[in-house]
Amino acid sequence: MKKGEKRKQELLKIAYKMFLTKGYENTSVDEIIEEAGIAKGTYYYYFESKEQMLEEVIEMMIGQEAEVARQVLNSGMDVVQKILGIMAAFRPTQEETTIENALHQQENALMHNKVKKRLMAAAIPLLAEAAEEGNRQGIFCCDHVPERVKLLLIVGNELFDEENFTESDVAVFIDMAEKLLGAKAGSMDYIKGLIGQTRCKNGEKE
Amino acid sequence: MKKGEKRKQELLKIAYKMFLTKGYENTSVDEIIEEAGIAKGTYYYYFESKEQMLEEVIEMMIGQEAEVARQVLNSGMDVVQKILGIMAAFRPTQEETTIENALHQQENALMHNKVKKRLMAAAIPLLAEAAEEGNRQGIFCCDHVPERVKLLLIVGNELFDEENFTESDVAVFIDMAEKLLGAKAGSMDYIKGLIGQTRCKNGEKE
DNA sequence: CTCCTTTTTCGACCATCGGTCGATTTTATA
DNA sequence: TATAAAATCGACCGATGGTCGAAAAAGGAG
Repeated sequence: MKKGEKRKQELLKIAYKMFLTKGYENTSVDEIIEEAGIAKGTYYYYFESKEQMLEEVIEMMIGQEAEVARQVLNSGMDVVQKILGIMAAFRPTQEETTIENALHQQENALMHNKVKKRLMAAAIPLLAEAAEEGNRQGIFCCDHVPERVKLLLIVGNELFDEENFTESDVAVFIDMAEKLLGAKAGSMDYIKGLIGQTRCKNGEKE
Repeated sequence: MKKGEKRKQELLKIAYKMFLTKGYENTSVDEIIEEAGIAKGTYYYYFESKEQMLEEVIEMMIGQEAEVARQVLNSGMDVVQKILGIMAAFRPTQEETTIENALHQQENALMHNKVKKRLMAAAIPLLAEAAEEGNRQGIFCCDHVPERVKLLLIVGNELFDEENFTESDVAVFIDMAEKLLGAKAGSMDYIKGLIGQTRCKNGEKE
């Protein structure tokens, strides 16, 4: 038989997929164990509770993304590319932006919040380090780098994961990022590209 | 007997208190009807579902706060006082910052999100109007006022409703607010007072 | 191989929760 | 007073997360 850890990883992967496609709240333990072909007792042999399992799933997700981001940081790219790369690494994948998942976002608030929190903790230090590098190169000019990065991440998360943002929002966000980091006006327009990947309700027409 | 609307208001008030003290998810319909001394059928005579009731509770909360805020806006105060007054009106009251509530914040994500969303919709136009006034008086100098106010509210909400913020966070936030609105550096330090009301984990000495 | 311990698996069972529904009582109305 | 409408009741339901004691596998030790 599977030797414990293997089975746990298998269960995590199954739950990961189901949580992403159907949402955490809408995925029952019964469904998970049915998909895995195990009994309930087995499930609770590996996990204390459904919520604790969610935490492990998130840890797994973010851990992988953080690894990619760290490689970017330690690469030879220039600062702008590093920042873009790190942000891309933590970007929700296409799977995660399924219609299903987007629609049930509201009732999926618990998972959404936990992911956000964990993602912030992982992304801030990496982006801060990249920003420090930018500081040294004169691209940015500011103190309290981690705090500033934190603010940017908060706004980015909150503003762009819904579909309720306009082009004006994006423009103001970039303006804010530049001023917050002490960058030259217009020098961070490249952020537009990152956001543009998601569907964006145009402020003017529609 | 009570004539319908009265009873509904009574139920809303009871639920309001329980949601604040115990959290939405941790308050069962059974507990509400026990507190109110009615049967389950009566409850569902007035509300389609527990979640729909939550929406009405929130509407009630925000509605009252918005009324106060609007009075401030239409008063003769100067701009700074108006801004402070409006923000104070939408501030969580002491009841809402109970230990109980703060601790269960995570598992209370659904209610928390809905409140945030509704609060934003109510507060943005009022604060934007005040900011426009500041623009006219030369205190601020910026375009896209509603968008900028929106960003500030997002950050303020996300940053200060947890207890994980430091003095540096506050300083950077104020710096950002000034730059975002085009205010003179240091001219918005008065915001510190508002935030100081909440307990704040000091960045340096724990 | 045998005996014993440990790990893993099983599934019946449970309490709680949000919600339904037909019956019944109360209130308003003509 | 008869009748319709509004309001109340509580037994009941299906789904859900979680428990528990027993049984099967796996792993040595002699």
